[in-house]
Amino acid sequence: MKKPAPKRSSPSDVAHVSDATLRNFLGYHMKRAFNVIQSDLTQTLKPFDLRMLTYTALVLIVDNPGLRQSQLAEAMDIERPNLVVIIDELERRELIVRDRVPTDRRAYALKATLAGRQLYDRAVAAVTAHEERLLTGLDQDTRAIVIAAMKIVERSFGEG
Amino acid sequence: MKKPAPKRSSPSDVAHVSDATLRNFLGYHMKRAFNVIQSDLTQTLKPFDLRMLTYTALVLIVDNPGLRQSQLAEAMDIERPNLVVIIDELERRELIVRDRVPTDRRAYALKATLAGRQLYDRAVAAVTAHEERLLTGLDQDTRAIVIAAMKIVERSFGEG
DNA sequence: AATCATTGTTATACTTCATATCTATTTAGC
DNA sequence: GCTAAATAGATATGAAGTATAACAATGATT
Repeated sequence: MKKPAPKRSSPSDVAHVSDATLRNFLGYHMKRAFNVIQSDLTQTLKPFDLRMLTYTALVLIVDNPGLRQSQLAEAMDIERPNLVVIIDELERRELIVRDRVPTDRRAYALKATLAGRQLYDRAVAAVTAHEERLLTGLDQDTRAIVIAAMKIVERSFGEG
Repeated sequence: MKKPAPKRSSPSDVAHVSDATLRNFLGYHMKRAFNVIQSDLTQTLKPFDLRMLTYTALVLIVDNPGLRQSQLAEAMDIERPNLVVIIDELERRELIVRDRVPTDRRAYALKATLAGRQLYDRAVAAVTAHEERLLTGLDQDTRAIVIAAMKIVERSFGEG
């Protein structure tokens, strides 16, 4: 999150730092673009008292009732210990419940409450609007190409 | 950074967690793809004892000799206090020096040493190879479209 | 039954990132 | 010129994200 307003008087006295070398890398462009998205997303989720991780967890639980914590951690690509505090928070706010799994008393079946599903609805709508706002400069073809490219990079995991 | 090897016996018993809602968002695809890139980049930089931030700082200092710390912090989109430790590390390893600016005794002019420039050469080559490895599935047209899209998103900062 | 694996948890540590505050300078206002 | 405000860098501190080790309870394997 950057400062709300830069204190430069005019665009002309902006420091002319060359990042030409880094601009050769797609990863650099992705990081800078994602920083913008994440900043805006954080602001978008703030009214709902959600962070990116609690939002992601809530969405996945609503969409996959009965999910185990270990499955959710794997889906979110985080370690199990780190998920515990996220689930703790969602449970404390009564957005989800930890139901015991009868067939495996070690595990919890995660389910959203009515309040959780209602917050989900509002948050997903807000994030949809946030994306529409940030991506107005990209036509549908471009968005499709970018998404396809991201999937290819994502699946290139473990090769090489 | 994920586990080196999943302990699933076969792809068929992978948990079938639906992230269909999140897949509607380009930001979600970007985050997942960038996680893969960042993991691989971290491994790529490890032999040089560099992290993404120290690598970025080194590249910008080599490319912009005489840079001030505040300019570098702004270019890297981080706060000045956080840059201090990064510069400390690069200076301690004698990859850069903090020269005093004669016209402004508050500021430092950052410059790379010979060792810094040599490490830069090797690290940039390694990162170039890392990108080529991860992006083999993307043809040049696609890469250009993605980069242009990232620039548009990056510049959409502050609108709305 | 004994061993091993898994689920969730606690404790811990490291990295990133943000803020407030301090100093020493420099710049601006009077 | 002299005081006040702004700036450069540094220190201290805290929140958040991420990773590992180790544990208790339970389940699976042999």
